[in-house]
Amino acid sequence: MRCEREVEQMAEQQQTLVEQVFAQIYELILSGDLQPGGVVNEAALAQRFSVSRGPVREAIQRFHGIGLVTREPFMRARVVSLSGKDLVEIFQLREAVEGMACRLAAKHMPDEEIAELLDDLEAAREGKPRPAQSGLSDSVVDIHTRIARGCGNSRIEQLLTRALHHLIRLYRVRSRYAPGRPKAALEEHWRIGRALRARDPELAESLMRAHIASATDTLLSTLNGAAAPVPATALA
Amino acid sequence: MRCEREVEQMAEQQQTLVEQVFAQIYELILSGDLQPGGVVNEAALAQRFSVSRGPVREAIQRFHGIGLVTREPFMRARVVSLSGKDLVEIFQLREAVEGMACRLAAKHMPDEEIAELLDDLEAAREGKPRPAQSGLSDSVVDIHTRIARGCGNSRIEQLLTRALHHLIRLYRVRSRYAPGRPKAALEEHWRIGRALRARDPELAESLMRAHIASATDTLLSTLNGAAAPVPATALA
DNA sequence: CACGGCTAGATTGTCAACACTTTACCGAGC
DNA sequence: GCTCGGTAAAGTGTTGACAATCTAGCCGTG
Repeated sequence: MRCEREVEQMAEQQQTLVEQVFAQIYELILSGDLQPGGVVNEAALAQRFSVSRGPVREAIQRFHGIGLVTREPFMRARVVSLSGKDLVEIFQLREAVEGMACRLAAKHMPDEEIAELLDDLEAAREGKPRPAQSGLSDSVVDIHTRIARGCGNSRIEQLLTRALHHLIRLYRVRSRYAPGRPKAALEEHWRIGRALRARDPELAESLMRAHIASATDTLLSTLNGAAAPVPATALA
Repeated sequence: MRCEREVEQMAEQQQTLVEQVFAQIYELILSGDLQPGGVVNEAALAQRFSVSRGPVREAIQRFHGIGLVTREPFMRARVVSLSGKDLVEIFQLREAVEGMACRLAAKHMPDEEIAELLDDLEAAREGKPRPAQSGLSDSVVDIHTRIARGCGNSRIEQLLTRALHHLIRLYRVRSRYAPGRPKAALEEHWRIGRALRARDPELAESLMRAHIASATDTLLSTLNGAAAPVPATALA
């Protein structure tokens, strides 16, 4: 009987159920279907995915390890709920780690990747004043992601693109809410790119740190503006 | 039938089996009973702990989330094996994060904790030239741990005292192998402590970063000396 | 009407059996 | 003697059932 399902889902199969369930639960969390602070019901998820509770439980334990859900004996597991303080803490950590990533990238990132990066920045700067509602545009996110990937340190890359990225994606606190911020961010990215091209690790690091510190300031004022932690419903 | 066991183990009970198994496996890993790169056999562990495979599997998934074991479909799970490159990567990450922790500690750590720290450093400096074989002495480890705890950023604290600490404990690459290194480390710690007392975030951060960078150098030369990755059997 | 105990339902924790995959061993054929 | 295929054993993946625990609603008592 499992064979049949395996056949019909062959496309996305070949990995274990735990993997799939893990990925699907992750989607649910990101989409806001499972809200931060909300309970994670094993049986419900198992039924939803047409699997038994075993794989679901294992996937939840993995989320526990990653730090995306909390869990106490016999209490329901809950998606982590980030307070304003948590967000600030995460941004402080990012400042340190992305700064280091940028330093390393200035040393190790291949020339062509840096050139590509600068090209895209150039395009974003003039060619496409993208629609306001797109928030942190793809290419802008790309800068940070690409630097993380290009730093040559897989641990740092993992931390930035996985652990922290996961958490931040929970709350799409978009700096764009602050008027004028996107333009400033673009300018800061541009400077960072030039520091990379100049192969100046010190400068690249300090620029990135300043960039994130200023994003933190924006975040803080946004939080103070709407005292409550940014609701996940704003995701949609 | 489970009741009986629960009663007889009441002392350490009250938590779930997954919890216990997780802790016990962690002990096995640290003690070297489960060597880095070694396979993690579910059935064997289950039998060893007198539980079924369910809790063992869930615990392993949590270790996967933490990053202490790797796992591929139908292949055996393995304890992560750190190469020299991995260690360097971890130290680079530490440099960034502990630097930031130190900066924050200079701002937020309570006066009395800093005073205590300096007292202990003083004691370690003169009073107790501790036996060479003790390696990174407790109080020395304490400096880093205490700063991590005192930085007021729980994410950073968790990362340093949990995730990275776990990994580093796998391989007790002791800087003391390099002659003269402990003394230098003590001096560096001392300077860091003074920077904390002076409430100078910039200085504290840069001193900590230099401290770890120099530990990285030591690590590198140690690795080059014994080309092979430090065997876990050295733990004992 | 407020309060505390009790019962029923929902949810989590654990287990043992079964299905599937990999691995290692062994004999046949070249 | 060596390689290739097949088969048995070991190990992992998944499931459904049962036990333990928590939760919420109900009822009687003060």
